[in-house]
This record gives sequence, C-alpha cells and structure tokens, in this order.
Amino acid sequence: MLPRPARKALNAYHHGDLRDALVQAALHEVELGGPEAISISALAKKLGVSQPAPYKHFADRETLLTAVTAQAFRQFSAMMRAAIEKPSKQSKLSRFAQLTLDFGLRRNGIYRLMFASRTMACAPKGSELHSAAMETFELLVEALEAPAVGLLRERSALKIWASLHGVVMLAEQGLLTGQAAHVSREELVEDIVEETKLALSVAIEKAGKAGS
Amino acid sequence: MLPRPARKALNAYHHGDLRDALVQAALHEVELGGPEAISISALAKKLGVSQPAPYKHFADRETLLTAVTAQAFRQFSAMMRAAIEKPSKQSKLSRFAQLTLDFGLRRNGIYRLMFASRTMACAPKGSELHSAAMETFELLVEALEAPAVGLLRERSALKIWASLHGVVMLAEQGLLTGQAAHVSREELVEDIVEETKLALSVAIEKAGKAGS
DNA sequence: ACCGCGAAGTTATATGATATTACATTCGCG
DNA sequence: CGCGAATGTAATATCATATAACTTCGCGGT
Repeated sequence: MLPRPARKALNAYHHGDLRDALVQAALHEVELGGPEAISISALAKKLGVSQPAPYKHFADRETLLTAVTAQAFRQFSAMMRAAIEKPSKQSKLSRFAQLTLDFGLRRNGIYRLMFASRTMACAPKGSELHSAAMETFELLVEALEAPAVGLLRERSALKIWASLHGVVMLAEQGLLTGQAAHVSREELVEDIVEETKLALSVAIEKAGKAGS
Repeated sequence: MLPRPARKALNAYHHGDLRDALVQAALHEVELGGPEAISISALAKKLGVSQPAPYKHFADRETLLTAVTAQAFRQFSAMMRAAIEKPSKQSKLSRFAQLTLDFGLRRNGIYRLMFASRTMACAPKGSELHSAAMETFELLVEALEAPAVGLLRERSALKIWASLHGVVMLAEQGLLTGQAAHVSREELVEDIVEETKLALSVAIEKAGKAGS
C-alpha cells in the first residue's frame, strides 16, 4: 500500500528494514497468540537486534499494534478481493461470507486484532488503520452486487458484516457448540447470506414503489 | 450464584473477604480500561493488602480474569432478566436487543471482557464461566417468545445474538459512523429485531407445512 | 483450655517487559 | 569529505507477574 523503500540489509550494524520486519514478525506472533502475545523485546531478540531498537520505529507498543493491524487489514482485503473476483458458481457475497468465517477461525489471533481489540476503537478517522478498515468494508459492499441504491446497500452490508462478526466470535468462544449446533457454522452463514439478500431485495422493491 | 460465605473483616491482618473484593475491584477497573487494564498489584494496593496476597485466591492473572468474567455474565443476566420480565409495550426481544447495545457501548470494557477476549475462548465446557454464559444465552431464547420449536428458536437466537454482537463491536470501532450512519444504531437494532421475528415466523410456518 | 494445622497474610526476591537516556555507527547528501 | 540525521547499542529506571519462605490467626479436636 504505502510504497516503503524496502531497503536490503546494509551491514551488521544497521538492520536495513527493521520496521517492516517488525510488522511481519509481529503478525506471525499474533496469529498464534492473539494481540496480547506481542512483545517488543521478544521481537527484537528474534530479529537479532537490541531490545530498544524497535523504539526507533514505533513510539510504543500501541503504535506497533496499530501498524500491525493496518497491515492485517490490507492482507485481508487482498485475499478477499482475489476471492470475489475469481469466477465461481457461488455468489460473491457467499464467498465473502464463508471466507470471512474461515479466516476468523483459522487465523483467530489476527482476526481478534482486527475486530475485537481496543486498537481499532482508538483509531482516528483519517488514520492509516481506519482507512484500511474502511476499504475492507467497501469490498463487502461490492460483494453485495446489489443495484446502486446507496443507503440500502450499505445498510445491508452493515447487517451482514455484524452477523458474520458475531458468528465468528461465538464460534470461537464455543457458544455455537452446544445443543444449538445442530446446524453447522457454514450452514448458518449461508442462511444469513440468503436472509440478507432477500431482505435487501424486498427493501429495494419497497423503495421503488415509494419512489414511483 | 455460588453462595460464598461473605465473611466480614476479621482484623487488621486478615482482610476477611479478599477474593470477592478483588473481583469487585477488578470489575470496576475493567469497566474503564478493558481487560488489559487489570493489574494484580494495582488491585492489591487499592485494597490495602500486600502485592502477592491475591495469589492466595487466584493462581494467576488469567484465573482472576476468568472469575471476573463469570461475575460480569451473572450481573448482565440479572439486569437483563429484570428488564424483560418488567411489563412494557415493547417486545421482550426488542428490549433485550436495545439493552444489549446500550450495555455494549456504555460499559464497553466489561462487554469486551465478556464477548471479545481470549478468556472466554479458553473456558472449558462445564466451567463456572461457560455455564454463566450459557445462562445468558438462555435468556435470549426466552426473550424470543416463540412457540417451543426448539431448533428453529435457537437458530434465531444465534443469529440475533451474533448480529447484536457485531453491531456493538462495529459501533465501538467507529465503523458505523461513516456515510453508513445515516441510520441510527437504535434503528439498526430495531431493524434486526424485526427481521429476525419475520424470518422466524416464516421458518415456523414452513416447518409446519412440512410436518403436516 | 490448649495445641496444632491450615488458611490467609507478609516480606523478600527472581524474572521479564516497557520505556528512556546517553552514546555509537553508518548512510547519504551537499 | 565531512557533517547531520537516521538507526543502532548499552545502561538503566520502573513496574508487573509470580514464587519462596516466613508469620499470624481462626478453628476444631482432645
């Protein structure tokens, strides 16, 4: 996204690309242990630099977390865009939904960083992080493939976005595994997708009548 | 819930009820700063005991967090039960939904502890915490006020639970405040409630036809 | 009534993380 | 080539978790 120089290792003293290396390594840690697993000193050791070195690139732990989260959103968007642009017999929305669920469960640490941490809540509106998140949302709106009726489309996107998020969280917390789990998670997601499509088409029709 | 003795202060040496005092104090901290704001030593200082004293009651920070989360669920359930049993012109489900949204935003720290932390994900099935969470879910099923068709009812409950959770998270993250926010959060929740009721009645009717 | 054990505190300490300060090295540009 | 800014390092302050070893006190058995 931001075309950072990506310089090569210069010598033994200067790492050369510590900033990106930190983000990458942190992303790896988060994938396993979630947001709280990130330790500045552990990252420094793993990358073979001194413990305070990271502070030359990030003011504090929070700032690093923010950068990592933004990067996670960009990766997510890229993956999602590839998935919905590829032709398939399933609808774009269905693929978006199933892939979100899959991502949320398989890479839950990163998912939590993106959607369930305080980091996001603190992102100012114009920030790199907020923009990255908004772009992901735009992808969902696109995946809806609805006629361009703006408001209704966004409202539908919001609803399905919220639902998907909830399913991931509940599944992760084992609240979908009780007697309620006679229905598979995939089935539940498909159900939500169908319901959303139906509700949207109904709303569009209603709006059309009102407008004529 | 568990009828703990609740002994009074015994003397200057023994606190007398440190365990509960810790949970209460921690709950207060979480309300402001979220799960990561809990510090064993800070709590000890605030309660006027030595720093390692809490370890007599909780093996480690995680164990304390788990107890606090369970307590939060019990408080949430109690509040919700009071709200849905009180007569009102709104439906029980509508009150449940609006109150959940309100709780999720006003007391977001506690909400995150309950629904968006790793603590929940690690709770074994029979644990105090898991039970407390399940009981809260039962309340939602009850609030649905649908005929006793078991599976369909639970499925509806799951969907609305997930949606509400998503709305709270997105609202907190400022993703509902963009151009998408032409619709208020309350309106969005009411929309979800109505959609759920509709979908459930349709599903029940369909099931009835299939069964006859 | 006493005695002793266990629960619940204490002080002291080890470990590890964040963050700052002062200093060292190297890049790159004029 | 030489100087300043960027990027590292070493040393250190602070703070939190957690454990160990010791102390105090309630309580139950004899």
